[in-house]
Parts: sequence; C-alpha cells; structure tokens
Amino acid sequence: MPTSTFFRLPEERRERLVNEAIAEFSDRTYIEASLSQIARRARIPKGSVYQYFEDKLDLYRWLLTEEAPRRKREFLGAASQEGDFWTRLETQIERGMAFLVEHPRLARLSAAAADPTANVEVRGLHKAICEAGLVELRAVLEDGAASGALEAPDLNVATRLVATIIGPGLTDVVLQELGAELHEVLASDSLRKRLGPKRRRRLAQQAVLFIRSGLGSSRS
Amino acid sequence: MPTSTFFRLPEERRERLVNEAIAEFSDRTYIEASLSQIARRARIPKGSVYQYFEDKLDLYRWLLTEEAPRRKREFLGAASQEGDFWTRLETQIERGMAFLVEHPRLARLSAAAADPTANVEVRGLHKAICEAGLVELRAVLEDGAASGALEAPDLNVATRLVATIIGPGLTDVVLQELGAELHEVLASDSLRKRLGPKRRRRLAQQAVLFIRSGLGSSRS
DNA sequence: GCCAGGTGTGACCGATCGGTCATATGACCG
DNA sequence: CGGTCATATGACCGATCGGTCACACCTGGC
Repeated sequence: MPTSTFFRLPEERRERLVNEAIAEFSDRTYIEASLSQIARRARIPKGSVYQYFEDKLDLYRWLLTEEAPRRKREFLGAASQEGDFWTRLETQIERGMAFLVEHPRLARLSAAAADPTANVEVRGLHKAICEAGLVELRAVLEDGAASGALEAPDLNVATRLVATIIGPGLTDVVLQELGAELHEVLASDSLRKRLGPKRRRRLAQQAVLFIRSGLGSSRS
Repeated sequence: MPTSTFFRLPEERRERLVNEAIAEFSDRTYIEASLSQIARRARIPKGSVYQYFEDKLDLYRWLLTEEAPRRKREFLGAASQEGDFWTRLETQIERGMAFLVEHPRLARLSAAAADPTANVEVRGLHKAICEAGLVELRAVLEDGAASGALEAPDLNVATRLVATIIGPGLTDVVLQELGAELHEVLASDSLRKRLGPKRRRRLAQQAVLFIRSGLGSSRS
C-alpha cells in the first residue's frame, strides 16, 4: 500500500506518477517494466517514489488491485438488469469493449493478470485477480443456467471458455476491426475513436451469437 | 540462423544448449529470458554461444520458427482426413491437447507468439507466426463452411474466436483439469500423465460441442 | 533564532544483462 | 617440427536495473 505521504501529494504530481506507472506496466511485463523509467517520465526522482511505495511490487499491486478496478468501476457503473440473460450478456460485453476502447491501458493492465508466464513475484497476485474474475463470470452463467437460457455439460469448463472469448478473444477481434496492433492502440488517441457504439454493438452481437449458438450450421 | 559450427557440434552438447534454451524461453518473456542463464545451465561458456548464434534474437528466432515447429510436426504427424468436419476438428483438438501435455515447454514457446505485450524486437516475428496460424485455421473453417457443416456471419471474427478457444482457452481448461498451474506442469514430468487419452477426448468433445452449438439451451 | 520532523533528491551500490575480444587449444597438413 | 585454421573460453565492457542513504530543504512550534 502507498504511504500516507503519497496521498498528501499535490494532485498533479500524484497523477503524473500514476499515469506513467499505468503506461509502463500496461505495455511491459512486471519484470520488464522499469521503475527508473516511470520515475524519469513522471519527472519524479526515484528516491521520492520510494517515499510513496515500499518497492516496485507495492506500486504494481496497488495499481492492479485498487486503482485500476476503481477507475473501471467508475467507467462501467452498475451492471444492467434489463432484458433476458442473453441481452444482458450482450450489453455487458459491449460495455467491456467500450472500456477496452476508451481506456486501453487500464484494460491491458487488468488483462495482464491472465499472462501465463507471470514471474513468481506476481504469480499469487495475478492468480487471485484471475480467480475473482472467473468466480464473477461463473455466477453470471449460473444465473443463465437457472433461468433456463443456458445449458452446459460442465460449468467450470464453460466458464473458462467464455472467459477467454470475452477476454483475449474479443480483444483480438477488436484489434482486427481497428486494423491496428495493440501497441498502436495503446499509443494513439484517435485510433480508438474508430470503433463507435454501432460497430461495438455489432461485434457484441456476434460474440453472443457465437457463445449462444456456436458455428454449427442449422442443417447439421 | 545458427552458424555451421553449431550444426557440427557434438550432439550431446547441442542438445543441452537447445533444451536449456527451450526451458528458459518457455517460462520467461523473450526480454526476461537470460542468455547468460541458458549458457550457465547448459554448462557452455557464453562466448561459445555467440559462436553458434549471432545474438539472443537469432537463437530465439531459430527456436520459434525452425526447431519448435519441427518437433511439433514430428509429434503430430499428418492431419487426419477421416470423418466429417466436426469429427476431424475434434481429433485435431485432441492431438493439440496431447502435444500440450507431452511437450508443455514447446507448446508454451509457440503460444508465446500470441503474447500481446511483445517487445518491439520480437513483435514482427510473433505477428508472422500468429498470422500463419490464423490463416491455417481459417482454411479449416472455410472447408467446414464449404461442406455445409459450419455457418458464420463473419469468418474473420469466427476464426479469431475459435483460435482463442483452442489456444489459451483449452490450455486454461487443461490446467484446471490437472489442478495445477502452468509453471508446475512445465516443471513436472509426472503431473502431465494424469491427463490420459480418455480425459483428453472428453475435453475435446466439450470444446467442439461449444464451438458447434454454443451454450444456448435447446428451449431458447 | 532554533530545533524537530516530514519530505525531496540524486549519487551511489551490487547485481545482472547482452555482447566483445584477446588469447588458448587442438586437429590437421606439409 | 612449424604453421594454419576452426573453435573454446572467460575476463571484460557499458548499460540498466531495483533499491538505499546521507544530506538538503522546508514548515510550524517554541
């Protein structure tokens, strides 16, 4: 956790540090990311950063478990309760895509938890975040099953498959749709505007259609 | 590409180097992986390694584009041509899972190409490998569409969604089935034996069922 | 004016990295 | 034997890292 000094910082200085940290950790691995670089870019002496955080991991952990979720909640608001199960899922996916497009760095940062080559220092942290996401998604699918909208031979397997669809899968599709690579989207402010609500909705519909009905021909 | 000296090396020495390189690159990022460590573990002076490869990237590139695919082809053999589209897909997925379970380090190494935070040095390399995989999968799905077994509103989107299912998705499911984490599977020789052909087949069936029919209840 | 305590700062530390290079080794040839 | 050539080797280089620490600075209370 950050020290009290950190929270007493002038907002401009604090924001500079946090934003540069998000930038660095969102396009490099935890190990690859450089605290020296963050400090340099934020124009804050490295010694000062160590007045605010215990060490590199402390900063990373706080970003991943506190700051990023806070900003994400702020953007997403409460989940919609309208419509049937599949409509709600579609809305949820569309909102997720909006977040990905408006705050790609935050989305990347959170997605890093699923990185399978995670170093031992962050493995526990990443796993906890991952599991929490899966539990949440599983609850959604259980709702669907309870309402009779959804059937799965093994809900654990189904949960994980759906998670990869709406996680890395949709990210991939969005990038293809933008005709750009991840690092370009992270760097550019204008690129992401090209994926407006209309196209997002269309992609969300396709994703839900896939999850709901698969690719099997009606004839088969 | 390796130098001719490399290929003239005593097999035992060459194997030691290659195996340690696969081990290192399969549980760390390209940037995180240490050539010094590889050399140390293979008990080969670092200077010698530079007699065999131009630099770190040269070794990595050769592993990723030559050695790993060679070993994979060796393991998989020719694709089955029997049965209808969905049966063939199931067989293909089951074989992929077998490879994942028998050669987890090679599987990880290849999967690294999909890593989204890839450093600029390896970005082009990873992208090329990724695209090649997608083209291949797309051809398979086109076959399915041509034979009438499969229908998709947008084959590009479908290809990418299926790719994440049979890639990271199934890896995740397999890990859950093993009750282990990736690094444990990479380290252990016995863990992977717990996923025999029977259970692999069952998982492959579930995956194909998901891709073919989705999770929508028959009532809906 | 002076002290105390919170804060800012950058030189510094030891470790590790990718990569180089002068030198040693050893097999083959005349 | 001497000479040549491929190869082996590890000390060395500059850069970067995460982290520390002695010291400068400032503000408020006495």
